[in-house]
Parts: sequence; C-alpha cells; structure tokens
Amino acid sequence: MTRRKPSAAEQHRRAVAAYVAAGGDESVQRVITAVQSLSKKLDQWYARQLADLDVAAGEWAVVAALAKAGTALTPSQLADLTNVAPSSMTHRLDKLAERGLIERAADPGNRTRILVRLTDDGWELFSLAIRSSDVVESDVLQDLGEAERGELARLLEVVIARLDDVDA
Amino acid sequence: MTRRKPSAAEQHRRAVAAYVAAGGDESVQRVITAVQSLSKKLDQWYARQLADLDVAAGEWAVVAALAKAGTALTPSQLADLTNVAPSSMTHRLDKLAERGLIERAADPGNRTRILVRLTDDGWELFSLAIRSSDVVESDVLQDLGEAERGELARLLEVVIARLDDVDA
DNA sequence: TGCTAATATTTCGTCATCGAAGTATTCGAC
DNA sequence: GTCGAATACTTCGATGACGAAATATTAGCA
Repeated sequence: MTRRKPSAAEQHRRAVAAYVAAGGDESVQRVITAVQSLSKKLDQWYARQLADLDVAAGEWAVVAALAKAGTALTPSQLADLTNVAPSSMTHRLDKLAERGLIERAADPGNRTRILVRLTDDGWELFSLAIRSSDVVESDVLQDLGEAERGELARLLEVVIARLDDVDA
Repeated sequence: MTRRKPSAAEQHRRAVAAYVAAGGDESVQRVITAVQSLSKKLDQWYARQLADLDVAAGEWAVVAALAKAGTALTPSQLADLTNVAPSSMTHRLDKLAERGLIERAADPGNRTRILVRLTDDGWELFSLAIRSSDVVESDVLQDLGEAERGELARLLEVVIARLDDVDA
C-alpha cells in the first residue's frame, strides 16, 4: 500500500462528499452512507465469526430466517428472505440438512410444497452465534448511552416503516 | 405462499424478539437489526436500478470506490474496499475495462503495481446512478424532518467513529 | 369433470468468486 | 551489490449462484 488506510470516519466523509458532488442530497447521503458502511463492517465481522463455526454467510442467513420466523418455511420463502434465487436454495438446504441443522418435510396440506424447519442443533447454533455477535455489537455501540440508543433505534424504525410503501 | 408477506416493520419486530430470546441485548439488537434490514432493502433497490444500466453490483462497487477515492487505486486496494478476494478483481477489472468504464496503467514508480482510474464514461455512470438512487433514498427518509435526519446521521457517525477500534 | 394457468421445487449449463500456487518486482539486511 | 523475504498481480481448479427449462401439483373456470 502506498499510504496507510484512512479511518472509517474519514472514508465516510469522503464518500458523502463524492455523492453530494455527483448530485445527491447531503442530509440523505449522510444517513444512507453511514448505514451502508456500518452494515458492511458488521457483515465482515459476522463472516469471520461464522467461519469459526464453519458456517458460510449464506447458510447462516437461512438459519437466522428460520429462527426469526419461529415456524417452518418453504424453500421459496427462504430464498425470498435471504435474497437468493429459488434454484440456489436447493443446494444450500442439501448442505444444511447434511450437517443436521435443518430438516425437510413434505407439507401434508400441499404436496408441491416442502417445509423446512430448524433442528435442535440448528437452534443451538443460532443461539450460540447471536450471543457471540452481541459482544461485538455492544462494543460498537459503546459510545452511545441508553437514551441515545433508543433514539437511534426509534429513528431507524421510522424509516423501516416506510420501506414497504417505497417498494411498491 | 400460505399467507401474505408481513410488513418490514413486523419483520423487524420479530427479528429483534428472536435475537433477544437467543440472548442478545435489546437496545443493541434494535439498532443493529434495523441497520441491517435497511441496508438489505437498499441493496435490493440498487441491484434493480443498476440492472437497468446493465451493471452488476460488484462492478458498481468498483466504480463507486474509485469515485469516492477521487484518485487512482490499485487492484488490491479495490479488492479490499469492495470486500472481495484480490484474485476476483482481475476478471472484474477486465470486464469494466472492456466496457470503457475504467482504465489500467502501470504505476511509473513501482512496476509491480497497476493503477486503475475511472474514465470519463465511468464518471458519467457514477453520477447518473447516484442521482437516480438519491430519488429512492429521499423517499425512504421522507418521514424524517431535517432536524431528525441530522440527528440520525450524527448518531450513526458516532458509531462509525468507533469501527476502527473494534476492528483491532 | 376437464383444461388451462399458476405455483413450487429441482435440474442443468454458465459465469463469478474463492483460496492456493505461480510469476515478477521491490525492499531490507548484511 | 546480493540474497531472501515481502509485496502485487494473475492463473488455475473447485465451489456456489444465477436464469431458463423441466417436472409435479394445485387452483380456477367453464
């Protein structure tokens, strides 16, 4: 490398400047850029932690989706939730089933469907990964007090409430 | 689908509940989960907009990284910034160069390095994509006033300032 | 019932990505 | 200056993801 890597804060500033120079609105770009760089860093950390558990990011996405849903889901629903093509889900589920993290069963009410659910091992993996991720996540939020975290969450949730409308 | 898709807000609530049930801290999970679901939706929208311009998400990441840097970068730096293996960058740059969006030149000071820079067409694509994305991004932030956007940006930037420390 | 369209999953061929090894150049210690 | 380690990029073989087509079942309608 020619020079040392700039800090995340410095990269953020430059990114916003570039987006504004290209015609973006500043108050918008500050928020969007920050969300993206934070999410990117989180993804990097998750990838490392999951590698320790020998789980690929895509496989984790399936486990997490099932855990969040709290009920069995079909391959199509999982593909939609984890942002991959339905055809890609087949192989993923094969591998997860081989490891005993999920199990497939025919839907008794509709024979074209297959229901995927977490096994006990799958639930255990989910809980283990969440607890270890929570440590890093707490670290990254350590500069915010309880009130500020609440305010940050509230503002983000206002934005999330708008997502479906913009989608349509 | 058995039942209609739950709203983004409802999915967010369920996800936080699942993470807390698995042992995560609520104030942490509300923020982290919100950041991730927002980022995921943004990625989906970008993918669609970029598909209209016939640009893959990974290719866009390279163009954006060069635009943000404002200067020429090496393939290794681009691989690092865009979160891919250095070996993957070779082919990506080949394709981007074929389309005339970037150009490679030998570094006069170090013959093991190659300098990649945006062409005029590359800059034009960047500006075009930013301006069209800004429309969607503004829509998603429409429920926040100028003061709230500022506060949201400020809180996120506090978190970003902490990223490097946690990384180490 | 019978027929068409829609839904759900899988298979298949192709392309992008990965890690490891290969090649070339530069840096540092002596 | 010379040799070995470090750096930078590319090539290579294997794996994973995509879209399109194939298969199977269900739903709607006359």
